[in-house]
Amino acid sequence: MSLQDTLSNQVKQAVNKSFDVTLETVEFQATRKEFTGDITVVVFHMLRFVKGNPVQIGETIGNYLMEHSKDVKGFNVVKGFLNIEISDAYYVQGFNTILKDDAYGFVKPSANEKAIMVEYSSPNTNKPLHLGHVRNNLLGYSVAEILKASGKKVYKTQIINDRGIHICKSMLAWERFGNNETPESTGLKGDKLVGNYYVKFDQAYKKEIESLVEKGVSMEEAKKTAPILMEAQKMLLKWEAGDTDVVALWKKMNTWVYDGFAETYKNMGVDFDSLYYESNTYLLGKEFVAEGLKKGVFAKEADGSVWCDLTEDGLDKKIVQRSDGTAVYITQDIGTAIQRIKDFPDVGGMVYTVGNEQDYHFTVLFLILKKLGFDWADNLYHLSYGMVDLPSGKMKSREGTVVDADDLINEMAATAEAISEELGKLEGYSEPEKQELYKVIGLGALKYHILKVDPKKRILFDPKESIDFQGNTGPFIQYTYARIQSIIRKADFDYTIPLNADERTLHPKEKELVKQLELFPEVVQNAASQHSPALIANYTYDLVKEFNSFYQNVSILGADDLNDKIIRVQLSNKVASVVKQGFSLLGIEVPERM
RNA sequence: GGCUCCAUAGUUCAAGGGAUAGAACAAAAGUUUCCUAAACUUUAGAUCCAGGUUCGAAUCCUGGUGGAGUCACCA
Repeated sequence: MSLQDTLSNQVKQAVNKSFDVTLETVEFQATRKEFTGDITVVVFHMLRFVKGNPVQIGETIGNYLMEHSKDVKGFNVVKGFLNIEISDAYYVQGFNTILKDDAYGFVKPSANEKAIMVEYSSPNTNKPLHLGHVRNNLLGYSVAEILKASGKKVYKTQIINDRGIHICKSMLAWERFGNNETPESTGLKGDKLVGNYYVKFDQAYKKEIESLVEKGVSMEEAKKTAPILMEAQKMLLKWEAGDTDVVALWKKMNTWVYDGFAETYKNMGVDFDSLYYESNTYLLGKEFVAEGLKKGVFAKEADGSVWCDLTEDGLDKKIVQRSDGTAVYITQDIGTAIQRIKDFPDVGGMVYTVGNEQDYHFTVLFLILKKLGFDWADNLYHLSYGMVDLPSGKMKSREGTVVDADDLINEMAATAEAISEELGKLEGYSEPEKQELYKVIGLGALKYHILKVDPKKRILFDPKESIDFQGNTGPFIQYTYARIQSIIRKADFDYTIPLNADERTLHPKEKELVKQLELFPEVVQNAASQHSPALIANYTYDLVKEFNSFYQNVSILGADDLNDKIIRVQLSNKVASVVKQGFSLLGIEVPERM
């Protein structure tokens, strides 16, 4: 039982005995630094139930706690705040418990609880991953890890949009301008190669529109009737009809793209437990459109199109199948969701990591699934995040203003290298070791920078200036971790001996550290319930700041007393291990030296 | 125009309805015989506006202002 729970019960008892009132909850907060005390009970909060002067109520409770709780050493009341001082023995004992727990803060999944499926990335197969995908991937991966740490079984997945006109555009351009280029013949990553043809298609398309307009065709008409576009549409029809050549080319080019993506994912450090392809699930979606029609969830219009009327729920009517019988975007999403539950019967809920421009789409999707009668439809969550904009404005792939994911990762490593060289760090390391470290540091900077921000908020990303290595950044935290490892390497005494709680009073800085460490499990749970890696990031930073202050103010290895040395090394070590665990939830590695 | 999201120091981010709104970067000043100075310490600086609810509001409600997104038989 945590201190807070214990105190909570005792405060309730105090109120019950003294005022004959039964409290349901007691409100706690950390005591502000300018007051003495370790934990604070907000008396204001109980004024609704307990009549009287808040200060007197506080005094009464305080006195009761002094008598009845061995952990309470003292108290003071300021306005409606009851500040409680906790005994040193409690801290030492509490810390000894934390120390023994190797997976501190992490909860083992319970067998009977339903699993959660987390979807993220979900790229189109016609162009490489860019900065927007980076935020998506980092968020999705991190939320999956956080959910795992909070005790859930988690499956990571993605839906690959491998079907549609956009792929045909790249295919057509490759056939026409490709000269049989392959990733092997050009040395290009497969996704880059295919992306180049997407651009080439667009250039040719624009040229054709121009010449049509010159001939007097209206712009609108020209956009629709440009020969190259019509040919791409013809190709899509052939694909849907299963034309052998088209399907073979489609498979070949998709394979290139997947190879390229795999490399980028590996570099980013994200992975998936299962993959879904749109080309496999859209048909199932259509089956359930038929099912919904039977149930009366959907209705067919005269032209054959199928709609879901959501006006009673305050939304619009939504089309779920075209008049020609083909699937739309949402049809496929319905199918994919159902397919996933079929494949993984232990899944009881899903998290969709998709940008906030699709907020409306997901409210509609979730509502439709609920109307179709699936019990798991109540446990769907759209992990919606803001766009990543550049100082120059929005990223547009056709205008060449995208920040490529691979380039970005490489640049980060290069920046890390430049800064490390300048500071003269890492002397005596082999070149491969250095390169590996630069990558870890560069990625740490990038990931932390993106994840520390509330997902809902839009990020303005300046590739040149956005990445710092000082202050509230990944490298700063990595650096602290590395420094602690250095302390441990130099400790030439047995620091694993647990100290006797009654024999030691704590230095204020030590106490602060223990307090900060004790918060970690709660932070993990909050981050999981709010789907927010930012909570973990900011907590880790606070912990590291607390440590740095401690490091600067007390001597660790140079302390006179052996007991002091032992507990201080233990504290440092635990800080490092919590940092490591916290960062593992963000997908960031921590180096032993830097 | 309807709906959704956002608005906090010069800048980038914090703040479960609670005390004097916290950090970092940038600016100014200081700290290395000692465990990694990518550090630490100090100074200066902010809740878009107007109402309301509350003992108490950056936070909740209403109305503005500014920005973004969305309102396709696109995905």
